Formats: sequence, structure tokens, C-alpha cells
Amino acid sequence: MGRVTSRDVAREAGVSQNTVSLVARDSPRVRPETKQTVRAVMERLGYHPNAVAAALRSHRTRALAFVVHTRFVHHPLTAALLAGAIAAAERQGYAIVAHTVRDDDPAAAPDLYRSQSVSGALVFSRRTDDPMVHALHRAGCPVVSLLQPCACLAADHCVAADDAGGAAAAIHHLRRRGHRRLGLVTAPAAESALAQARIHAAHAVAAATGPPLSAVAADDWTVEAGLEAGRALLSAGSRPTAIFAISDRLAVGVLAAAAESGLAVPGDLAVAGFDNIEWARYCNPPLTTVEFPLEDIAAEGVARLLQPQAPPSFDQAPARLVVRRST
Amino acid sequence: MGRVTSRDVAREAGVSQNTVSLVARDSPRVRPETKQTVRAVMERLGYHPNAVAAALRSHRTRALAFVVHTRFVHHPLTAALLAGAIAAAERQGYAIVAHTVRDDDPAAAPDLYRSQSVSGALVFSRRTDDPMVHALHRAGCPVVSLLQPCACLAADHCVAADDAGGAAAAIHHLRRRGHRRLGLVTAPAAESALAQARIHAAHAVAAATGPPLSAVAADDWTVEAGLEAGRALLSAGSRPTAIFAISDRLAVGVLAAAAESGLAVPGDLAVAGFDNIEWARYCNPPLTTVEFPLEDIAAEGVARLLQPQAPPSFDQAPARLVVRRST
DNA sequence: ATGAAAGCGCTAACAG
DNA sequence: CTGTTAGCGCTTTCAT
Repeated sequence: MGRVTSRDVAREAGVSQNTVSLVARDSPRVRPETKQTVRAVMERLGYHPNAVAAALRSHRTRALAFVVHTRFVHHPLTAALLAGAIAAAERQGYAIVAHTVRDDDPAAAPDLYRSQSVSGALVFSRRTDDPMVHALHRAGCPVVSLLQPCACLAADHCVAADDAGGAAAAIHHLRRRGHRRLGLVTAPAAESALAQARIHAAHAVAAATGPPLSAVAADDWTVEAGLEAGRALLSAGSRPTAIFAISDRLAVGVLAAAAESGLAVPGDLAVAGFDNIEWARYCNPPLTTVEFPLEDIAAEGVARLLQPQAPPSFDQAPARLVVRRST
Repeated sequence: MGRVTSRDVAREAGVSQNTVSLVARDSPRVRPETKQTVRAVMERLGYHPNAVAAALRSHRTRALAFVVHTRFVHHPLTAALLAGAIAAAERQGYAIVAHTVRDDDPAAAPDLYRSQSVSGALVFSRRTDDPMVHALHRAGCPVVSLLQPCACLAADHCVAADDAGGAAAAIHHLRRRGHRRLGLVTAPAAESALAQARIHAAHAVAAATGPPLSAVAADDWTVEAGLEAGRALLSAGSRPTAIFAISDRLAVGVLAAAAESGLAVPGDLAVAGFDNIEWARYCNPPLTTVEFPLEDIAAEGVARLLQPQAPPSFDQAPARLVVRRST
């Protein structure tokens, strides 16, 4: 009891294998009546095209890789990007192969491409100059980076949000609330153009509207690191009355630091973040933050891999301030 | 400039294509010296085996699907399970194809299997009787369910945690803290054997150690639903002094309800959850909860798909109480 | 608009 | 231990 092949369908329908193939792909070059007949036989025999054979013969593998560092698998943005990528890819008949890369082994990423298992890769990286992205690129793999600009990729192979605009909106908002002394919690910025965009915009807007920001760099994109950075800012001589953290996880750490110090939020300290992760809605108090359309960004990434000649549907995805009770 | 094939390597190394194939798969039936020679040529020519051709010929596709409902993509457990599955699969040379299924379209799941794109599926479902799992199973796809027992699958095709033990530990803990009036927040339990295991154990232990639980059913596994259930419990006549929620997200909702009512946690109300999501560590106050080894569970799921004849390495993954400040 | 023939790159079966 | 032969199921190319 072998599986049903296009040959079986062809024989049964009294047509050639070629015709079956064309019908399966809904080619306009087959007469409608013939299609009807062949489709009926497919149905009756329970025929399902073998994607592996199709890929071998056509040299087109209908799959894309989604590559993320092992450490960022748990990041809330990863899930949303992955979901968006799956949905968009599926619409075009592509599958998404999820792959994680350990920081010490960036060379593993291109194997999927070299073995013809995928025809391109979406990456979510925290670093502008990422060995994993380099390795993919050097292997000739079409790569699109999500959220993060990448040194080795053309600008239109990076689908980013309007990080500068979002950060500017957050600082403007804090100023409008009457805050003079502002604090900024950053992440390892030297490595990340995404972080730099948010940081530079924050500094620029702050300088244009009042005293400069006092910035503290967290040493990772984690709640823990945000907590420590928050402590540092809150124990300084002239404590800020508002803090903008360049990610929500960092901001959650700042909230924890405020709680430690017995500061009421937003009474004694206002806090704003960036990303609008689910957590932001339900922390105590709910966090003012910047949101951007993750699923659209992932979908655009898929489009730039699969229709590389089509014009990008946007340059930067819009960022929007979501005001909640923390400010 | 076509790609390098095993034929090119064979010609260049002066051996047969078959030998190249055996060397690529590191067969013990090839003389070490021959391997050396062939490997050198592979290296020199930049040969990378074509996984698609191998799959077609051998009828073994080295990929597994990881299937989850669209609504649960963002669930924190999903990321950990996926990461564990990827790591375990990769160790055996398999890739993970991530796939989401909309609730209204359960029939889409088997397509990946029928097209020979994957040789089995890991599923993460909230329902014991899930149309998506049924569809996969009916299509003949080997399926292993993670965390959730499934009606149509053999017991050893479900890799679950010790839900009963974890819930029991939580209730015992609350009793030891001196609480008499206990509340329970459940999720839609009729559909979920996982939920039932936690609920039944909680009721049983509570009954054996004091007055019965007063239970409220949240209508989803979300923070929002937990918030509403928490409100219901806290507005009742004789308010409980401690609440056990069968998931952390529900528990976070209960914390929010407590904050609304101006109740101090744990002073006026103790709260415990289940799952130990990252959020639990950093909410305010940090949440007492039950943890279990997600990555091990995913790895075991992969093993049961790829080595179906090997004995399971465990029956239920151990669950452990993590005591934090909320109790 | 359809058919015939060839072959993608590999592995399996068998022979030696 | 290694070589020979055949063919996985499909798409492509060319012919009609």
C-alpha cells in the first residue's frame, strides 16, 4: 500500500503526469473540464503532492528559516514575530523552520540553507554586527533582519520600527507631564543600532525641551538588568522624577527598583517603556510604553524574501505611544 | 556554476557516489583512510549534501512539526517548549517546522505531514479533545502532545508534568501557612485534562486538611479572565485568605484583583500560581508557583517521536513548588 | 492544450 | 569494504 502518486492519478484519469502536475498547481493552461476530471480523480484516490519531490525537481524549497539566538527565544517579541512570519509565509504556501543559535556557534545557522532545506532566513538579532547574520549572508542565503538594522545587510533587508519616533514621543510625553529631571535606562547600545536609535532620539528631544537626560546603561535586555540600572538612577544625588527605559523588560525592572525604594509610581516616579509586551498591560501600575505592529513587520520581512523585486510596502513601521497609569 | 553534488565529489576522489554518501553519513562500513580522502575532497569542493534529495530517496524527512493554536502562540510556555524541541531535534539532525492553526481551521495541520514535509508532530494544545490533534492523528501522522493529555492519543504519546503533585504541594503550602478559607481559580476545565488534574488534586488535598475550597472558573487562560475570577472570589461573603490559581497568568489576574480591592499580598491575601513563567518572578509581589522542566518535556516529546520503541525516560515530569513573597 | 522523455541528487539493494 | 544499477515523485523541456 504505497502512497498515491501523480502517476497513479494520471493513469486513472487518462491524462499525462504532466497534466496532473499542472492541475495540482492550478495552471491556467489546462482546460477547465480537464481540471474538473483530474481533480475528481485526485479526490477519489486521496492524492497529496509530495513537496519533497517538487522541491528537488524545481530547485525551490518552499520554506524559510526563522533564526533567533537561544537567549532570546523567551523574549516576548520573538513569539509575535514568529507568529506573524508563520501566518504570512503560509499565505504564500511557505513553511517556517524555527531555528535557535547559541552565541558560541554562529556557524550552525547556514546549514539549513546549504542543505537546501530553506530558501531564505528571517533573523531576530540584538546585534547590528552579528556573526550569525554574517555567516548566513556569506553562505549566500537571502536574509532579512527584523527590528534590528544589520551591518552586512542592505537597508531594505532590515524591517525596523520607527524607534526614533517612538522614543521621541515618550520623552515629549514625560515633559508634558511636567517632569524636569529625566532618567534613561539603556541596554548594551554599542552593539545595537536599534538601541542607538531610541537612545539618540531620547537625548535629542530631552535636550531640546529641558535639562539633559541622566543615562544609565543596563548590561543586558533583562528585568534583572533593568532593576540594577533603576537602583543606580534612584540612588543618585538628584533623583529623576521620571525614567524612560528603552524596553519594557528594563522598565519592569525599574518598577521593581521603585518599589524597593518605597517610591510610588507615578506619584514619586513616572516610568515609561518601549515594545508594549503583554506584561506591560498588567504590571502594577500598568506601564506607559511604545507599541509597533510586530505582525506587520514580520509579514513585510517575509514579503521582502519572497518578492525581492517588489517595492517595500513601508520604510519604518509606525510607533505609537500607549499611555497607561505609570506616567 | 551549479552546486557541488556527491557525483562531483565521487569523480574527484576516484570513488563511487555510494561511497561518498556513506562517508557523508559517517557510516562505519567505510575504511578510515577512504573517509579521510573523501572528506578532504568534500572540503575542497565545498560539498554540502542536499537534504531534499536525501529525503526523497530515503522516504525520511528529517523534520518535525511543532503545532500550536494561533491563540496560544504568545503563551510563555510555548516559547520554552519550542526552544526545547528545537534543541532536542537538532541534536538528532532534525529541524522543527513551526506551525500555527486557527481554531476555525483544524484541517490545515495535517497538510505538512501529507506533503511529506515533516515526519511527525509535537502539539501544544489546551484541549483534551482537540480537532487539530484528531485531524493529525487521522491523517496517520505520529503525534506527541506536550503537557496536555489527548483523547485520541495513547498515554505514552502525551508528555505531561505531575500536575496533581504540583497542585497538592501548593495547597499543602497554603495550609501550612495557616490559611483556612482557600479559594481556587480554574480555567475551562471540562475541555482540559491538565486543568482537571490540577483542580482535582487541589480539592482533594484541601478537603483532607480543612474546609473545602471555594472555586471560581475563569473563562479563559488569560490575565483578564483571572482578574474577573479574582474579583468574584474577593467580593464573596466570606472572602478567602489565600487563592490558588491553576496557572500563573490567572494568578497575575488575581494579584490585580487584590490590588483593586486594596488588599495587601500576602498580608490580607496569599496568592499561588502554577507554571513558573518569567513574569512570576518579577510581578509585585513575586509569585509563589509550581515549576516543571519544560525543556525536558519537549525533549522527551521529540524522543518519543523519533525513538518510538525506546522506553519513555519518565512518566510524568516532576513538579516543584517555588516559594516567593506572595504567600 | 496536452503528451513524452529526461533527470533533479541522493540512497538502497545487491553484487562483488 | 566498495562499486553498479536503479529509481524516489515530481517538474521541465520540447514536441505535437
